[in-house]
Amino acid sequence: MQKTTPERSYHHGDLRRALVDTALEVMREERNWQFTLREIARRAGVSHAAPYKHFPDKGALLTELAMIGFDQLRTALIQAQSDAGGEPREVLLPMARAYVDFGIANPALYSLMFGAESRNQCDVHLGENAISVFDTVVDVLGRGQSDGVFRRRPVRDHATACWSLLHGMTMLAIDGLLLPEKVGLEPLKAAFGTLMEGIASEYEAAETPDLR
Amino acid sequence: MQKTTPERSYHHGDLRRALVDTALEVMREERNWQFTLREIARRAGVSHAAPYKHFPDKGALLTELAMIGFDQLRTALIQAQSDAGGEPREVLLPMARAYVDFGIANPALYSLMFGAESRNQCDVHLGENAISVFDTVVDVLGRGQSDGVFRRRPVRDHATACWSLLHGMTMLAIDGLLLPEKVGLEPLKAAFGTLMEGIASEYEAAETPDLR
DNA sequence: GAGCAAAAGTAAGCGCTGTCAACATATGTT
DNA sequence: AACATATGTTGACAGCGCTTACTTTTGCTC
Repeated sequence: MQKTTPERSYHHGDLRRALVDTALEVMREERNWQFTLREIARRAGVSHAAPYKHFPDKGALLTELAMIGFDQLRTALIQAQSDAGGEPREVLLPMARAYVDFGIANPALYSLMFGAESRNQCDVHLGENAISVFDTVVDVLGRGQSDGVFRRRPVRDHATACWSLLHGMTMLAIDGLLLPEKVGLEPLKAAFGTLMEGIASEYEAAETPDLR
Repeated sequence: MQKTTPERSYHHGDLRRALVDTALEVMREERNWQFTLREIARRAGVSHAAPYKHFPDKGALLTELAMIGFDQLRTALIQAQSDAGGEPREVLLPMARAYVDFGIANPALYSLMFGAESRNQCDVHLGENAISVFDTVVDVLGRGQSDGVFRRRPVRDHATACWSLLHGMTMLAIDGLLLPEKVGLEPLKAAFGTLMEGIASEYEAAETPDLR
């Protein structure tokens, strides 16, 4: 979609939203790009100082981007959960896939959301959003234990294992360290299979459904 | 140790090593610090252009730091393996702990070693070092399968799960997202326990030895 | 419609960064 | 001693984050 117009009045009209949208677009499309506020302003067609009328500093814009990222991740997880039905054992892999796929599709945004380096210049409350992902996993695992389909081990132990593995896999994928010749073509399915053998009660080694 | 001397001749004598040592020190001791070459030069007591006589650019110094980090991580893993004896089942948790402890003790260095953002400005061969960690895990798991103490599943599936979980846990710890009230005081032991139930054959739920 | 305040732009500046070029100083070799 | 090389320094450039002062537009009140 072509957004550039030959002329723009002195007042942009909706610069705040334009800065956010432009930033999301650049973060998604330009890999290996070092985020700079001046570049965002340039692409939005305003001077380098204009953003400071809408955001106190660079960190405030980054915080907004991260919050949007958490919203999108939450939506993806809920959608995966809803698509897979209510059975905890059937829901974990689709949710795991939604999580990793989100990170792979939005590498810069994902790193912004979970990385302390970027969170140093953001609102500290982002940590709460990051940790709410953990709570989502605890939820599903807890229901699985109630149903008797997951092993009776402290649910947070299972959840810690789940989140660590998913976060690690996402970061490794983003950083280009999951080479097919080393980890195969379906590393998430493979690794998650190993983990599920440690989580599920009397777990069958049968192929789990691939909802890709 | 006080390194500052009141006077230094025009020729430093060993500036390359001083820059590397200074950078490692700053990365380890100053959390939340944004790495700048000028700051390293200042602390080494030379002008901002002096490093360019020893490193073509900033990325070259970062590459050297990452290589040192991989050497240190490799040493820590070998040490843990050697301390725990040769039995694969007894060696995984100590190695896992050595891995995560290394990351927690060297957060900036660890992020440099494994993060693509920093590796963009480094030598691309760093990826080989990163992936050699995976090979280490494959080794131990392979021996465990030969011994019959690990489940007969493609060893790289187990290794992918192991590395992902360890990398994820290290990154989450570095980024301050492993809150004790959420994951307990021993998240590695807990999460690794869950994973080991999916890896080990007829895994006992008994406490694994804590070599801390 | 006039007058005013506020919002939201711009231009310019400051201090920091990475990197380069030219020059200065020390070292090693013949 | 002369020369080449290594290794420092100084100064400059372009870009960054952020601030200040100014300009333009908008919204509100009378």
